[in-house]
Amino acid sequence: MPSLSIGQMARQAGVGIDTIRFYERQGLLAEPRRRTSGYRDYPAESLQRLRFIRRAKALAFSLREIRELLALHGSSAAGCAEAAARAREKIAAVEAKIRGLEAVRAGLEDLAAACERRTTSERCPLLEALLGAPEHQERLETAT
Amino acid sequence: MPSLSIGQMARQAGVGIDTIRFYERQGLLAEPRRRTSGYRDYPAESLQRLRFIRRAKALAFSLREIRELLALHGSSAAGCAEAAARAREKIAAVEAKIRGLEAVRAGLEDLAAACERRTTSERCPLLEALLGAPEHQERLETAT
DNA sequence: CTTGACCCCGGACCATGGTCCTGGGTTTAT
DNA sequence: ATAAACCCAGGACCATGGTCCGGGGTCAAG
Repeated sequence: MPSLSIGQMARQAGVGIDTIRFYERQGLLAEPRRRTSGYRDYPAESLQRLRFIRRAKALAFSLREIRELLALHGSSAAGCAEAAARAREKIAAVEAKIRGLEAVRAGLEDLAAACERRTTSERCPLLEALLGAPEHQERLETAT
Repeated sequence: MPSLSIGQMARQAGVGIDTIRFYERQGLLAEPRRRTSGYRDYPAESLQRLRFIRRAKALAFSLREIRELLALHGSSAAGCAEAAARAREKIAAVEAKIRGLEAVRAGLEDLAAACERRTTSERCPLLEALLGAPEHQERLETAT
């Protein structure tokens, strides 16, 4: 089992050294054993764990959630069902976020279109809507 | 034109008093005139502006962007085209974010489904994928 | 005329996810 | 043996968007 310095960990996981120490402080990575010099000395396992963190982050898990996911990893048996449940929750949260953004997109689309359609004399529909002119209010209702 | 105290502004816009002062510090709301007591004294206009800020925030504009949008509001003529352009940019950004989240959703969906399908002896696919087992890697590729 | 609600300012603090800096000691390659 | 590259700890700092606190002054009702 080859051991790794913090710098090797960092390079192999594509993160900064400071990030690794940050994760350690946050309880995402266990404190590794030290060489006599005080240098951190990581087992290959830790690299897996670090990559786990990065991948989970790519899947929009927060560090807090990743910490929970990692805790699950110990209890393998029931762990999988638990992990799947977390994933399902996360899916629901992501879907809610998507729906919110779609409402935003529709609201903006509507306003941009109105702006592009307007006659020269008319006031700017986007700005009017934001300012609260009643005749443009309904464009925002859907997005809020 | 009735004037408003900061508390009335806050109540009528549904924000906290501190938030209004924060917006003032951030240059989103002009410094209002003061009563002899030093109390802020807002024209009704300011309430419109405050609501503008809130609505724009609901449309996923950052405070920085809202500041720019408000600056546009002075120059009405070219302002509308500018505002529409900003809205278009914002739409593109929002769409990109939606696409990213959809990839995330697909990745999680795939993993959760694999977890729910697994036989008792098999290891947890979600955890395996995050830990980097090669046979599960492809599930994550799409999401990253 | 007092009490409670309101307001002032300046600065501290929150969460999130890091990044950078300083002033040292260590390792490694030449 | 010496220079480059690496590592240490601790703390400051970044952006975002606020929120809270303390020690005051002010305003309105009873």
